[in-house]
Amino acid sequence: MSNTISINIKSSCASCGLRDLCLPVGLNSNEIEILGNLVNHKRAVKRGKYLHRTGTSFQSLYAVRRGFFKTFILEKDGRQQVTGFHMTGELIGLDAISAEIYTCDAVALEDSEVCEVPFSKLEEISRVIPSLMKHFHKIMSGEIVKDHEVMMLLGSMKAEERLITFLLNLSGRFSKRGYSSVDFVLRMTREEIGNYLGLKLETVSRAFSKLQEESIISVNNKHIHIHDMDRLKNKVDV
Amino acid sequence: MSNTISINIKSSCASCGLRDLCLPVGLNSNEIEILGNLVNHKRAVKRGKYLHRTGTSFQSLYAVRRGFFKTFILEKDGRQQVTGFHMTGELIGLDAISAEIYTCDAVALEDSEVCEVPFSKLEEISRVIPSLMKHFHKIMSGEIVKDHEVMMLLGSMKAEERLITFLLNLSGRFSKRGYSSVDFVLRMTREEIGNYLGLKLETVSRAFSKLQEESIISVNNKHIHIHDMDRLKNKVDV
DNA sequence: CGTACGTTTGACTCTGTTCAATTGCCGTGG
DNA sequence: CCACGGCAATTGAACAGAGTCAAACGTACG
Repeated sequence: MSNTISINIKSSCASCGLRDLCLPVGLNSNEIEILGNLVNHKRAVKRGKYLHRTGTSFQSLYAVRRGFFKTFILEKDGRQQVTGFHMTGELIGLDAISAEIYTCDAVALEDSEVCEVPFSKLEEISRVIPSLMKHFHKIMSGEIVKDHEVMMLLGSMKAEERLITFLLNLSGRFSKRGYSSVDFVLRMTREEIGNYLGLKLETVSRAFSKLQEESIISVNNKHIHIHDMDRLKNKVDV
Repeated sequence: MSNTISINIKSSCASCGLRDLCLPVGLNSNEIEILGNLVNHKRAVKRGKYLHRTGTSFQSLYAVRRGFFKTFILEKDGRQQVTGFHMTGELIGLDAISAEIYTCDAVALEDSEVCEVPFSKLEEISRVIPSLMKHFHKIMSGEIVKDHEVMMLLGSMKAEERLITFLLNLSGRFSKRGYSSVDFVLRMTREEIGNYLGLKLETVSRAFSKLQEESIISVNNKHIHIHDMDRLKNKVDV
């Protein structure tokens, strides 16, 4: 048994590589054990499939274990707005707590896997694990802060600034997960980027081309390479 | 703070008219009593004064008891983005939980009064009052949903639609508080509206004038009267 | 009661959209 | 393996909506 690779059945969180990004942040090993017992159901979501849809009854949050998601809301007239892109360790479904119904659609942009977190149980155990409650509140609050940043982006930035801000945001999140901050593959289309940024896909494409012209980045379809991070940042004075 | 006036009344929440809008929603009288003992510090904020500023250390949430606030964030280059307008019964400061620092400035747009809610104490008692915890989570989640709606507005609506959506939103909130839904006074300037909606003040003014042309509303400076709610709603197909 | 600020309106400019044509890429099936 | 079809991305040209600049007016606040 000693040199056997153990397959995590019991406490999935304890052995998960995303421990430092996800819900267990700040918990001791005993507490992680308790949380792990609650989060014991995984679910695979193929590229293009829905994790959940608007209007369905809310039971669980989902933590992205592997893959990439987008969430979006719909107007009556069919217009849609991408509200976020979600990568490993991030929680999906926080919007649904309020009315106990999902308020957006969540779609996998590549073959993905999520951990299901039954929300009422999470609330229960967070009563006895204060640090879990605290961390959960911070996650929700962080979501609000993130949304305010998007409001700033949509409300007062020009096309190029929006795209750069978006790239820098992705870059930072990849880096935090151990991937390159200057070399990555976009999982979403130009249209999805544009929708998120309040721009048309052609405008996104033109902005990419311009940054490439200036040799700040190279764009090969979905593959992005950032050559000059400083100049990129200077353009949005970060 | 020097311009703070604190008053101590036993269980302020129990006797507060905002009981059904604010934190105490869904609590029994005993629980309201406990909450009221925690929320015993009121603070007056004169028009134009700051309730809190970006970067200062977070201790408390604030519930608006009387008056009207705006919150906004600042870019390095001085650009600002209004992130919300807040009326009676609404909580200010949810953004600050995440980094334990306020991420925005909050300014009173008229002489106002807030109830201070020490956050760590709120977390403590919410451990023993599950319905308080549940309601607090719903408030935070509702904030996220609201922000997503603003993202939709900023990302895919035209100037007139944005303004109408804004008016309908205010109208509904006034109505919920027992005020007229068709006749109200704006507390903010055209510039503040524009900033919130991602428009210039001139564009806001023109959109108001156009709606008045069409006899859908009348605008007398800050005083708005909605003559034809149906036509107003039809323009954004709600 | 006067002044400073907020608002309205007009004329012009510019950024991003729309429409359209073309190219590039990738998976499927012959 | 290559050819095909369909989707995604790029690029150009014309257009429209909102921004900018400027002037005049109204009001409410001290």
